[in-house]
Amino acid sequence: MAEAQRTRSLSVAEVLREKLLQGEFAPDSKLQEVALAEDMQVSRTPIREALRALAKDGLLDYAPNRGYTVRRFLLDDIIKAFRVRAVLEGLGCRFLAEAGISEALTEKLAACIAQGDRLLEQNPMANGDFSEWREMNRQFHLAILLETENDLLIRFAGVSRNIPIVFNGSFKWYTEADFRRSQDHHRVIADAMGKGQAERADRMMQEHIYQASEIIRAHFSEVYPQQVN
Amino acid sequence: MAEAQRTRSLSVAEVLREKLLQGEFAPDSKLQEVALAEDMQVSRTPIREALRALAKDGLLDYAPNRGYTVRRFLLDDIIKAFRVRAVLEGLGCRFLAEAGISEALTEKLAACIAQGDRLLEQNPMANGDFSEWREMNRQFHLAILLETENDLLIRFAGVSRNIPIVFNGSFKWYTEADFRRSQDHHRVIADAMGKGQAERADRMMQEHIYQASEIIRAHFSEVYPQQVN
DNA sequence: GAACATGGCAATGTATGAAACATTTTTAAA
DNA sequence: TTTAAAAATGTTTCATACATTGCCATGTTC
Repeated sequence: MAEAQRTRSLSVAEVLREKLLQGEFAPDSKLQEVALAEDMQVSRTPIREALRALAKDGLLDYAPNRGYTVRRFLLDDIIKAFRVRAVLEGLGCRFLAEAGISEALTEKLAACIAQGDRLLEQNPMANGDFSEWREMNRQFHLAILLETENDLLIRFAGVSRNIPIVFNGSFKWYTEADFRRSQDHHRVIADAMGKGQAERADRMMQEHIYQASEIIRAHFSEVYPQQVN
Repeated sequence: MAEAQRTRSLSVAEVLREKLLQGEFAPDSKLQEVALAEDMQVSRTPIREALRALAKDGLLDYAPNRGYTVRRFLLDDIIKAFRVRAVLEGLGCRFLAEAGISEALTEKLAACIAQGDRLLEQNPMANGDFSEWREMNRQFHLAILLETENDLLIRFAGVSRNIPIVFNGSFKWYTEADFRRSQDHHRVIADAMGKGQAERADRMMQEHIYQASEIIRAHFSEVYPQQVN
C-alpha cells in the first residue's frame, strides 16, 4: 500500500531521461511523438507528457508546433551549470554548519568517507569501474542536500546535476591524485559542518565542485571532438 | 510574423499561473481537469499539460492518479526560497562584475535607478499603487540576470521568484525608508558591478534580497492569519 | 533563373471516449 | 453499533480520432 504509483508518463520520462543523460540521442536530433510511441509501445499521450517534463528540466528544446529536439550542451553551458551548482551546494553546507548537523547525517557522511577510503585502498582506477565511487559520491552530496530540507535547493541542485556528461561524473578521467583530493574535500566538508564552520564548509564544497568542472573542461574535447566551444 | 506561437496549453498555463501567483486559489484545494476545462472553455488536454507544467514549477503538488492540489506555502518555505534566490542573484552580480558589464546594461540599470528616483520624489506610498515601482524593480533584477547569459541561473532565479506573495513584491508593506533603502541598494549594486567589485556586488545583492524577505516575514501573518508557521 | 504561390504530407495540437484507479456510499454480517 | 466487503460514483490516465500548423516540393509568373 501507499506504494509510489507509477504512471506510464513517469516511466517513459524516466527511460528517456536516462538515455538522454547517457548521451544515447545525438544533440539537435528530433524526438518525435509517433516514432517514440512505436518504439516504446505506448500511445502518444504519455510520450508527450514525458517530453514536456524533460524540456522543463532543460534536456530538450521545445518549439510550439515544431516539437522537441535534443539539447546540445556546449562546454560553456556545462561550466556555467557547475558554477551554479557549486554555489547551491555550498549554500547547503553553510546552512547545515550554521544550524548544526544531525547525528544521522554525521554518521552518513562518515560512512561515505570510510567507503571512499576503502575504495582508495583498492586503487579504484585499476579496473576502470567507478560505479561504487560514483555511488558513494552521489550519496555524500545527496545526504547533505536532503538534510537542508530546502525544497528549491534540492530541486535546483538536482537539475544542475542532471546534465549529460556531468551526470555520470568525470571519474573516468580522474588520476589517483584526483581521487585522493576529492576524498580530502569530503573530509574537510564533513569536518567543517560538524564544527559549525559555515564559511569553511561552503568554500570547500565550492572548490570541490569547481575542481570537478575543471577536469571535465580538460577532457571535454574527447567527448565532442569537433565542437569548438 | 515570427510571432511567438501560442498554443492553448501555453495560454492556459499562463492564466492559471497568474491566478496562482495572485492567490486566487485556496491552498490545498484541488484543481480538476473537467472543472477547469469547463471554466476555460477548452478540452481537458491543454488543462492537463498546463497543470503538469505548473507542478514542475512547484506551484502545484501532484500525486499519481490523484491529481493536482494548490501548494500551500508556509512562511518557512518562502524564507528558504528567498535565501536561494539571494545567493543566485548575488552570483549573477559576481559574474558580471568579474567579466565587466556592457554599455547597454549600464544604461539600463541607470534608467531603472533614475526611474526609482522619480518615483521616490512622488512619494510612492501615497496612492497605494506600486505597479510602477514593481515594474522598475523587476526590470532591474531581470536585466542583471539576462546579462549573465547563464541559462540555469536565469531559470532558477525565475522559479524562486514565481511564488505567491513573493511574486508581487512586498511593496505594499514598505515604509518610505524601505523604498529609499532599496533604491540605495540598487545604486550600490550597479556601482560595484561597474567598478568590477565582485564581492561587493554579490554581498549587496544578497543583503538587498534578504531585507525584502524580512519584510515579508514581518507581515506574513496578515496574509495567512491562522497559519502557525 | 529567381521569387512567390499552391498543395500535399507529416508532425504537433486538441477533443473525447474508454479504461484504470481512487473514493465514497451502500449493504450485509457479526 | 461496528466492521468489512461490494457496489456506485467520481477522477485521472491512456488511446485514438480529428484539427491545425509547418515544411517542402512542385509549378507558375515575371
